[in-house]
Amino acid sequence: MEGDGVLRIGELSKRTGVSPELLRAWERRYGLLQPLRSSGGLRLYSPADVERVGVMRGHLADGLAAAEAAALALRADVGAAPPPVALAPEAVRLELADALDRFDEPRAQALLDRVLAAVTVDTLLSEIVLPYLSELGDRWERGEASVAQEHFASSIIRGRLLGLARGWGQGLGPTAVLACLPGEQHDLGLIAFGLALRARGWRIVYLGADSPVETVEEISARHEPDLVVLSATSDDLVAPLLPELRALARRHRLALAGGAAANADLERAGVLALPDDPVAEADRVVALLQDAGGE
Amino acid sequence: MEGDGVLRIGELSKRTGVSPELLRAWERRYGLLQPLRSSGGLRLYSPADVERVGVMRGHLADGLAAAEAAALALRADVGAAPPPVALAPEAVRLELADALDRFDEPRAQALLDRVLAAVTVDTLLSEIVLPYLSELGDRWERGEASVAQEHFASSIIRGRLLGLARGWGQGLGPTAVLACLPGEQHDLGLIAFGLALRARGWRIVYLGADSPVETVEEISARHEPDLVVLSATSDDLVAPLLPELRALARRHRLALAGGAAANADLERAGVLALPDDPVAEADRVVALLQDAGGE
Amino acid sequence: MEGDGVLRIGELSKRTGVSPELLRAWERRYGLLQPLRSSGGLRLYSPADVERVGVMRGHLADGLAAAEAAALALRADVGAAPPPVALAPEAVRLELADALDRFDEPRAQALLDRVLAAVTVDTLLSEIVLPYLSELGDRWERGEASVAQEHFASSIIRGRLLGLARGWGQGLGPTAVLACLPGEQHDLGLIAFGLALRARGWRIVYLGADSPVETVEEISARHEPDLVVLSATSDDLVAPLLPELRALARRHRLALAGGAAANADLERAGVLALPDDPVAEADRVVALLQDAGGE
DNA sequence: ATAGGTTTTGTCAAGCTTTTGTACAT
DNA sequence: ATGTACAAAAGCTTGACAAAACCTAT
Repeated sequence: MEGDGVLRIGELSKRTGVSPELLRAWERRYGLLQPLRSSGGLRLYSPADVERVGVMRGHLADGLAAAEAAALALRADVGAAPPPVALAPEAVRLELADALDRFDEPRAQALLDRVLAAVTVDTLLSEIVLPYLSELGDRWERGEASVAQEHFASSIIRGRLLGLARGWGQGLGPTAVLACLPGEQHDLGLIAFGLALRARGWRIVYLGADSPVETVEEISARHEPDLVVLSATSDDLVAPLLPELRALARRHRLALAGGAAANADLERAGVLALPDDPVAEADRVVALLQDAGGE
Repeated sequence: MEGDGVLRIGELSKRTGVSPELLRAWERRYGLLQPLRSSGGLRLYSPADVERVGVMRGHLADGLAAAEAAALALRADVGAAPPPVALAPEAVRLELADALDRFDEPRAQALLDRVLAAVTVDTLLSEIVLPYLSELGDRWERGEASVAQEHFASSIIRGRLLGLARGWGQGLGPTAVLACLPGEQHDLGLIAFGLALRARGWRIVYLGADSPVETVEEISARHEPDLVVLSATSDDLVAPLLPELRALARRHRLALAGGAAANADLERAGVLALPDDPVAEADRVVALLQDAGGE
Repeated sequence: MEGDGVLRIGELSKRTGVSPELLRAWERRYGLLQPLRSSGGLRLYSPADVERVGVMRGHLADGLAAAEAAALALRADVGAAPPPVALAPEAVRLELADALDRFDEPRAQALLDRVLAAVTVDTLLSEIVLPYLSELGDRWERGEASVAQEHFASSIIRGRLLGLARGWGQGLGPTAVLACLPGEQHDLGLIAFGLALRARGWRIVYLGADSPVETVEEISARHEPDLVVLSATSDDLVAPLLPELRALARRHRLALAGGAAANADLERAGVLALPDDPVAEADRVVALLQDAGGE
């Protein structure tokens, strides 16, 4: 036979019924074929290439356009084994962003349903929701997202996360009390942190946005939690409360999350700073308190 | 399951053999049918309505006068779906109050689960959740409930109601945009109102607490809702926004809910006041906009 | 997202018999399709879209107007039935049964999504999934359900429950090792039991159907669980293993769940019997081991 | 039942862009 | 062999229109 089946373009053309020009166009435009080259630069095709051109022609006959037909022909042998069932996080994030940008709640919800069926809460948070939120924040700062979009998106995501949170107060694990400082309305990060802790077996008592320190005090007194977490985006909310917070820190293991987490005064008073990604911080907290021993 | 409004009057006519004019007359005269309306004002009937018209025709064929026939047809399905309420609402309310007062999330959640299994959303709202919230407000004013309790309870109830709200943006009925005025953080009543409207076939676009008027404007421009509902507990939040709100009222049918609903200035500008219980007000809105027809 | 985007509008038109203009109008007016776009902006449709257009055309042929037909076609796969009238467990159970009987996975999944948004895992299990399963078993015994239906239904429910189970090995709470005895293929009850324990803060190590006792022994030796739960529907599976099970019971706190739970021999050896509803038994286990103290 | 006005929906057109097979010059 | 060009086919968006189906009110 033809050696081990090395074809030049004319022969490939004859066997497949596709003109050489077109074969080159398909190569250039869709990367359909990636022939070896002879020393003189001639294209050298393998029998697999004949096959692939055949698949391409089949899809064309089915009515598909060239670009799509080529994409499928390529996928046919690359992905033969691993059908990419896994949803690529970036793709999901983009689609989520698109749906929310257009104020299309049903689509956003359907998307989240699909994702949740495939993925842990941790992954949902750290790969999709949290990156999306920080991206949205950036776009908002650059003036590319409107207040309306930001508002709409967070209200839907809040609803969704609270749905996942149902029953997080139940169980036997260590307990955390979670609250936003007075004046702080951004609770999404805190909810995410609660969910991450919950996934690690903790019990959550959640007070929500804009919680008076007195409230936190009262609830903590009753629950004797293993950790009290307060969240604030700006140090301005923390400063006027320093005395109360120090007092609280004397009675309970206290942590500060969000943008204002790194507060030297409080760290000196033994308050744990949780400035980063809620999921990562949840891991850190679990590790720390595990070492510290229970009770 | 079956509750959707899906047939227009022509199709209902074809399926029942009753002329559209007559169907409208029966609706006007005897209230035989109470179809949803499309945003343009078209009547939308459910499969149950086909059934009911059939019953009516049966009675007519038996020689009954139209008025009696209609009365019987109406009675027939009122009795058909008698959801037996096993749980005494007050008892549930008390138990809910007790669980939440003690910061016992698991018990509260379990209780709500049990209630939901036995009762419609309407009943849950008007017999349990709303009375509980107003009672809690009263106790709080009298100093008998702490901020902590109020905070904890609303955060759990919010999560629960938002869970029920899932999918409320989808469907066919008229659309309502719901938002709290800037500065307003109490969103529970508004969510309840949204759920009540939803149970009446409406589609909800929910913006949540503390929404800039600009946001409401933008979203309303996109969705062209049949009604925009703003919520505020205090008139102080309304006063500074009067010009914007008047402008909004010129472009959309506008309503004001919550404690600040009765604002003479705005009522003069054609803004609907919804000061009362969300479920009752939802009924009123449905009735009003039905009469008003579209636009 | 939508599987693959593969068809351009002309081809979709040919396959569905709907003109491209009309397809675009349906997209614009009702959001019926949400095709991907090529980099140049061409619409790319998936095979699922062909299906959806078919559903739409079916509704049109039934006499529905386009807006309503589209809404129904959308609802078919997005799910979220429109008015959340009530979540009466029997109603949900019936609808679930109906969807599964017809092998309509999307509807079943959508229904489960909706219920999960409104209700705790505990309630989902004890009010819906478990009753449904036992009902299915009965019907099967009476020859009213086919093997195919039984198979289809349990595979979907298993998938769903395992989805909820994701991450259940994580955490700090007491640990349970769960396994079906050799020969036992019914694992749904055991999974439900695991979920119920998980909701109570336990950590789960799940071995699944048809697990050799030796495997259980080995894993238990490694994890030192607070409880080992074996499941079997028939006593015939238990009898030949009595010696091994007694040995296992000497090394670990052991329980037997499922139809074969009440085995006098084993109870004498200190094996806990868990014959009932998984959720109730989970409660019992938690109460028992709590009293028993740590260790 | 009729009259007069509105909504809904399929279709079409104009003006412009993308895609793709083929052709030509280097 | 490569790179560029080109023109036909297929798409895209916007806007408009008219027939059919509905609405209210008299």
